[in-house]
Amino acid sequence: MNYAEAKTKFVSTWGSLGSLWGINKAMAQIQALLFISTKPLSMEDIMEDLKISRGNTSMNLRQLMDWGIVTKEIIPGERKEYFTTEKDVQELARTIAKERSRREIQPVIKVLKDVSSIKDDGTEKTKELIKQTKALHDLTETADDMINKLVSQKQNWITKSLLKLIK
Amino acid sequence: MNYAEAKTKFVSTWGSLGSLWGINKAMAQIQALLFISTKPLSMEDIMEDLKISRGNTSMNLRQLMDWGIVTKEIIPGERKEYFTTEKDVQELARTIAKERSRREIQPVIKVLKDVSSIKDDGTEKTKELIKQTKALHDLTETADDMINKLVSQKQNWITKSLLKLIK
DNA sequence: ATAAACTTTCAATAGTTATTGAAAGTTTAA
DNA sequence: TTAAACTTTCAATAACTATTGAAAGTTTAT
Repeated sequence: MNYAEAKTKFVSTWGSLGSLWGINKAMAQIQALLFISTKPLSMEDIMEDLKISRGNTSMNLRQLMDWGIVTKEIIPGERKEYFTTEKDVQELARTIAKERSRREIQPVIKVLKDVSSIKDDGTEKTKELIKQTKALHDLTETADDMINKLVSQKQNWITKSLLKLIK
Repeated sequence: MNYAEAKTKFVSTWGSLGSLWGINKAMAQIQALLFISTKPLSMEDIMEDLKISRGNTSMNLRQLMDWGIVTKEIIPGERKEYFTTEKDVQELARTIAKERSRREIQPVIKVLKDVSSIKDDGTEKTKELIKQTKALHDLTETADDMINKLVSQKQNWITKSLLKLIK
């Protein structure tokens, strides 16, 4: 496998993986491309490399900026805008975890809390609804907490030692 | 909020959340319905409650069984098949985590490993590709490991004490 | 103030994924 | 063995999501 093959494989795999971390294909591919690029890329560069339209590129870059994963780079003397992504995987993971928590997990936790707080009318089905949604609420909250705590560690040593501890 | 409202809210929220854990809406809704039901439900019951077709119900129940989340229940004297889901949230989380790891994360780890193992030809861009995909490989592997280890704990105490430890 | 260089927007359309429903298949009871 | 009760399959289609491309908008240099 040479450079070009490896690059294509990485970009397309990361792209189709997008769904796993909740973003679309083009968005994930743009991020992947920037992630392995040695220098900031322009919209033109991205369009050409991924063979996607200008509009698509523009919209997805915007979304990546909303997520806080990609930033505009102004290169002196250049008219075009250039883009870079966060290069540190730890920081990247932290940003993604925080955003997903905020956008998706928190709202669900709220619904679970509301549903599990309905008045117990004494019927079996109500008791079951309360019991099960409460269990789900606790689990979701704990998992969300753990992910955020782990991912927020500036250093990696604690994560590694925890991993050993629970092996 | 009364029982019926709470139930609907839970089922539809859990349904739209499906994407978060990688399954489709109908599948997630069926699972949610079974999760709060006090007794096994027939295909008929599910179709009526969720207002979805027979075919859809059949296919999604099958998928839930493939995931190992839902099981057929045979009720003596009854001709119909009945279904139940795993009621213990810990066990549910364990099953889902294992399946997602196997179906989605493992293949990505493999690609990252392959890509980061290409021959270093000394160019800057090759060095960057290797460096970045290696970092991503390590992160993904560590995260996958941690999730599996945490979620495999039969008891919950260790998870809770870990959470305290890293707060 | 003008126009070239560039970016954004958004209606149209392509592409993908989910859902239906009816025919085919299976199981059970008599 | 027959037929009723039930489940599965799958081609057709509906619903949803992503992408295009050209017009509108913005910025910069002169």
